[in-house]
Amino acid sequence: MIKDLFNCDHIGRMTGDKRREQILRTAVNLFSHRGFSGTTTKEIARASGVSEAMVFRHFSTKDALYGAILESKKCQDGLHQFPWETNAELQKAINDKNDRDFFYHFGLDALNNHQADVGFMRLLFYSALEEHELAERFFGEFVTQIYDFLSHYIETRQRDGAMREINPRIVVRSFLGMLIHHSLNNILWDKNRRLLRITNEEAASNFADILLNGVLKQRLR
Amino acid sequence: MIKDLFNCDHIGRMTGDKRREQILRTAVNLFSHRGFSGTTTKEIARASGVSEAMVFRHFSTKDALYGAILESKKCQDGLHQFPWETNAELQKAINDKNDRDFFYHFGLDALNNHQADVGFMRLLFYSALEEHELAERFFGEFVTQIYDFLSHYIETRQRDGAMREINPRIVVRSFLGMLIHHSLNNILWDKNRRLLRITNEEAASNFADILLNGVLKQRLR
DNA sequence: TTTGATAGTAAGTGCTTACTAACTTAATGT
DNA sequence: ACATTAAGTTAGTAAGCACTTACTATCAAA
Repeated sequence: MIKDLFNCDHIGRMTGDKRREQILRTAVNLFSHRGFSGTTTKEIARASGVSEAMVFRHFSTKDALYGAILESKKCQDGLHQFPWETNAELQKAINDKNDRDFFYHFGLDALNNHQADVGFMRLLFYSALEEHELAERFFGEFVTQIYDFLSHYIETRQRDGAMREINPRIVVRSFLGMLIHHSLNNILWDKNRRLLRITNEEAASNFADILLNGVLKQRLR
Repeated sequence: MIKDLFNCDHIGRMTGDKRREQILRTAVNLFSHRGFSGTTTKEIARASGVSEAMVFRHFSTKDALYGAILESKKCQDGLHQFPWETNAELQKAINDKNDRDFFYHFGLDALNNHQADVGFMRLLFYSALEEHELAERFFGEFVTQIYDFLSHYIETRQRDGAMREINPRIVVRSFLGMLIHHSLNNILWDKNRRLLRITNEEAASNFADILLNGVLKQRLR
């Protein structure tokens, strides 16, 4: 069949599902760079190589297309796959109660994920500003569980006598702050790494170290 | 004069300058909530209590209005007033080489400023996503100097033998990460403080403490 | 080879957008 | 009192927007 030779994306006709997927990918890319209201359906159509009418055959409204992005993301690379469910090194660190490894691997996992899906990160940020439900759902479902998990780990280590008494959620906020702010710098503000150019491994290692040990040579008091 | 009795904002006629300022304020508010392309000139006019034509009498284009916001911000509450130039407690901490006070007052100053101008913060994030020059200029002029200043302080304290050897810029990124991410949470993702509800004083104090001492009871190695 | 379904398009629809021209109203100095 | 200036409006314009209608091209099974 001729179709088998030309089933790459840019050839004339596609199956419905393939085209739908392609429009979705194109839309993520455009929305993530120009925002929802900054992107026109005409642009999405053009970039997808079809007429505007085809976009509306697959997605009833522009809003529906925006919503479909979330759903597809949920299925494919899993917003709901938490690092402690998949990352073997992190699991080992938990069992060993190795705090350094725990925060290092948690951090590295997060930084790598941010880097791997810059488009989605931007989209999430846009939708947070626009107060779209996409952001609210993500933070309500995903971030809450991250906080709970990390807080629980810290509480455990406090009961073990390994960590000092301090509101675990403030510790979580500090560490996530380092990670997310670092990614945000790389994605948004300092794309060419003028302020700081380090690998994710270096970053995760240093952040874990600072969180656990601080920067002073000798403790205060 | 009657004008003196009614020089409040919502009365019929204004001087050119006053009206200009008012439109500017209104625009900041709208742009910061809906973004540039999400805000219409009609909305800005309506919210300012004038006709659309008046908006275009004061600002030749919508883009020019957006640009004028930056300029006005620069003058009034000074993007270029750095905390170490104005904050007496911070200056004292620098002279005393009191690290705790230094990071505490720097952090508190930042958090208070973020809280005081949520609209501008949102605008800055929007323009970063939209890759508008507003963001580029802010980060190029302001953030760079923040990094330089904090890095220099840390280097000094390392030479004093008070802080351990670690890339000062990573320390800066860590601390600014805590601060900015905390503000971002309060402004964007967790407005009703479900994840964490603390005062700016508590936050600054804990962040400074974690940065300097870490969370472990005893140092590793 | 026909047929029914589906991928695709061209050319609109009515409405909204940024922006303008031509005019009116109010304050002010002489 | 009156001319001048500046603040304000009304009623547009052309282009762009999300979305639709009415049509054609392609494919695969009967």
